[in-house]
Amino acid sequence: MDAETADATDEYGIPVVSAPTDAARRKLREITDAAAVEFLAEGYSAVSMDAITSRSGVSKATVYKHFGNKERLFLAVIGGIVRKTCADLEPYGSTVAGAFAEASDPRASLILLTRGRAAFMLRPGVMALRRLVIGESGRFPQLGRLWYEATYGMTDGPLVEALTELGRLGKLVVPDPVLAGRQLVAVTVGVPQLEHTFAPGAEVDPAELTRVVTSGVDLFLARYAAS
Amino acid sequence: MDAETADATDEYGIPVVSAPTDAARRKLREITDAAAVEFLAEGYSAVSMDAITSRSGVSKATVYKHFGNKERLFLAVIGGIVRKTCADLEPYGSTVAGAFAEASDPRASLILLTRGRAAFMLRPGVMALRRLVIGESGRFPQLGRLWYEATYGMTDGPLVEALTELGRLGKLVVPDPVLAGRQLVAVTVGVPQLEHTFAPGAEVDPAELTRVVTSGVDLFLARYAAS
DNA sequence: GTCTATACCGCGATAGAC
DNA sequence: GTCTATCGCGGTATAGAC
Repeated sequence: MDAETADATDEYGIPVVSAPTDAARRKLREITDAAAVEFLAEGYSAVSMDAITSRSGVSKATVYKHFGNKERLFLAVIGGIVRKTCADLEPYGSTVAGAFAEASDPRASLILLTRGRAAFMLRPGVMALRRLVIGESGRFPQLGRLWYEATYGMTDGPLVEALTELGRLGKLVVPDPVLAGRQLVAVTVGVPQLEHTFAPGAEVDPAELTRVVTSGVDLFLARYAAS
Repeated sequence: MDAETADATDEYGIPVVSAPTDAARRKLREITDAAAVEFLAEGYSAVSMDAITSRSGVSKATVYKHFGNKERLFLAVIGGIVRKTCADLEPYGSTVAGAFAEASDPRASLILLTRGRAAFMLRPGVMALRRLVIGESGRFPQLGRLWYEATYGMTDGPLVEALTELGRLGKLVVPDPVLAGRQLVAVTVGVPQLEHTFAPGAEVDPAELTRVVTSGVDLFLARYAAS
């Protein structure tokens, strides 16, 4: 059913023999891919190991050899996706935040930063992951902590540093940079996110998103911009 | 096992015979109470009908007589709680919002309004309900719509009217009252809510809540207060 | 390492006595 | 209306061949 038969050849007739490790890794990848689809769509409890095995084409015994039980499989797969998602979000944290501290136009930089962050967070896959983490945060508190740390906890990191730096440069007056960072995220990303949290599959209108984010940044600057 | 035996008497020796309807209603109430506890703690799929019957003390057949199947039971119970919760939230929408439009001190009124709303939304039971609705919004989209309409959709209602009215009175300058309402909620209620969404059981510090809400209202007024 | 086959249990839902 | 007892299925997890 896959290309791993003993007599497989390439276009020159040369036998194609993957290293055993490669085959195992491919199977493993197919398991995690199938599990991700199922868990993201149905949640933890509603997904059966049968559903994952039949989607992945791998036998149930193999899945258990690799992951031990359902909880470990769930944590490995979803935890991995959370880490990956957070890594993809990173550019909208440190990089841009660090850059805008030196930019001549803080307003434009803030809009660029939060607009990109919002568009990323509103992507259907990211929203589905977020819903899953929230729904399972009772059973898997680790995931809730990890998600919060890597997404909003960022406001305790580079963004706060950037706001503090802008304060030193005299462009902003920010008495509490941590709180200000949270407010900035809430009033830009948070506004459209709130609606989409309860409406799976809703479309994101780019123009409307720009409008909301711009208004949020202006709201932020009306309070914190230096006179 | 309950007080519904045929020879039950009160303190005068007079037989206590509840109307059949009352007994049925009590059983029904015990079913919904047990189901609520289980569903709120475990989610939809992880809860078995056996768990609900054993917690309620009512037999499984009776549960099925009343509710037909598990999905209907879930929707009836959780939908009822959502409606009840939204009704309890109502005072922080229309009543206070209507009052603060005429108040001499909009800032104090806004703080009172959003502070009460935040404290309500952060109550553990409300947060647990919110997590459940989010987690099951794929399977039960009705609940997601109902929750959003009754909580944040409120910003399209009395709050927006109040903001508009304050605009007419010359106390605020609000070009887009709907967006402004969402921003007000996001920058007050939304800030602490975001943290607690991913940390079930976390405590709410009243002083910190007041500080965050007050700062949020000031942020809001810095942009929208009439010069 | 991976498969087929299966053990064992708990699930949602129902039948029929009372 | 409510119970006890049970059906049939699908759940997680494992044993043993290859």
